[in-house]
Amino acid sequence: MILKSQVEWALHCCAILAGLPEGRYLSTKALAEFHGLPKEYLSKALQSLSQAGLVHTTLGPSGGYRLARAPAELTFLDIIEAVEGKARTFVCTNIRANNPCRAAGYCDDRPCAVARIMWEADEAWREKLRSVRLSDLTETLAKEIPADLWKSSFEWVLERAG
Amino acid sequence: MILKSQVEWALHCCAILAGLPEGRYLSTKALAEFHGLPKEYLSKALQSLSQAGLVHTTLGPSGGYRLARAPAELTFLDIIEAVEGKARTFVCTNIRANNPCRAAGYCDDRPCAVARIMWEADEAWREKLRSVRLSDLTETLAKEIPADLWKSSFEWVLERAG
DNA sequence: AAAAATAGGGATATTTTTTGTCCTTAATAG
DNA sequence: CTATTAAGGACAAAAAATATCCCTATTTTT
Repeated sequence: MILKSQVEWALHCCAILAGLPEGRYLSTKALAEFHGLPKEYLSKALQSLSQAGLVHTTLGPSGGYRLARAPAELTFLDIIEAVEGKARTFVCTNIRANNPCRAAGYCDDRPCAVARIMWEADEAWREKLRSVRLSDLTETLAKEIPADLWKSSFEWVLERAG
Repeated sequence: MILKSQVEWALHCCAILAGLPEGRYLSTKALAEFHGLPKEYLSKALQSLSQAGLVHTTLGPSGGYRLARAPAELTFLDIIEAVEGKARTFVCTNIRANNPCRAAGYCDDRPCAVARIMWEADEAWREKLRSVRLSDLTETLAKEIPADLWKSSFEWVLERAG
């Protein structure tokens, strides 16, 4: 069970978009080039962000993406669920219903106990991801990335932002 | 990102094995029949439990599986990791290294900040699963399952346990 | 007005993972 | 000796992930 690589891509792209000045847009092409990713497929991930309302887009030259909200109002979970979907990571197929000792037509009044535990763990994962904001990530990156790399990356992006 | 169905199967099978009297074994065939699962494929899940040392096996007629430890000493995480593997659910491909502004030969001194957050969430999931013992599940089941179904299921298993 | 660049999205292809089956081998109980 | 079992290898089918290609409508630039 491994998350799609698009999740990683979307998080990194959002981190870049978080640094974009008000009103500017960055294209799929620039984001793909910056991260060394296949442009067409990255585009699908960005479309997911767009459909989830996390980013705004414009068309035409100088078009692209910008965040729809402030980085402090965007959580990791928002981004991950946009790309990966909101479905729980454990699917209960209710195999208890196959118990040969069950009376025909027997009906369970609660979800399977196994599933309930698995879903609690899933929720613990989501709760952690909900607690981290995109702004937390950018603050960490600002501290950790060497100042000259940070600056040149910022300039690289600005040169391409419409 | 969805867990293998074998995870669900393994958890239910362990719940059954937890009710087995000391020294008795239950075969793949019985476990598959009880849960309505494909015997050959379920066998792979049980082999994973065996390789992880969670169950003991014996060969021959009246052979099969029994728990290697008391249900209170077996966690959900033990079972899930035996089947699903211990690898983290987020794989970092270190796309930050593709940043065109990086000096050649530049070397990161810490794991990517995105990955660290994702791994924290993964750990929150595991910590929750580590906190639930197989005995917790069987206690819940004992409360929730109607007494007659509980009893007949137990008898069904005992008739087939070697 | 024309040209170029963009996002959106449909169709399709490739690769990997999951799910499942089949068969052989070695061990064990009766 | 026979029947039954777990272990495990080989293989096949189905599903999901990872792309690639192409067309359309829109927007900016020329």
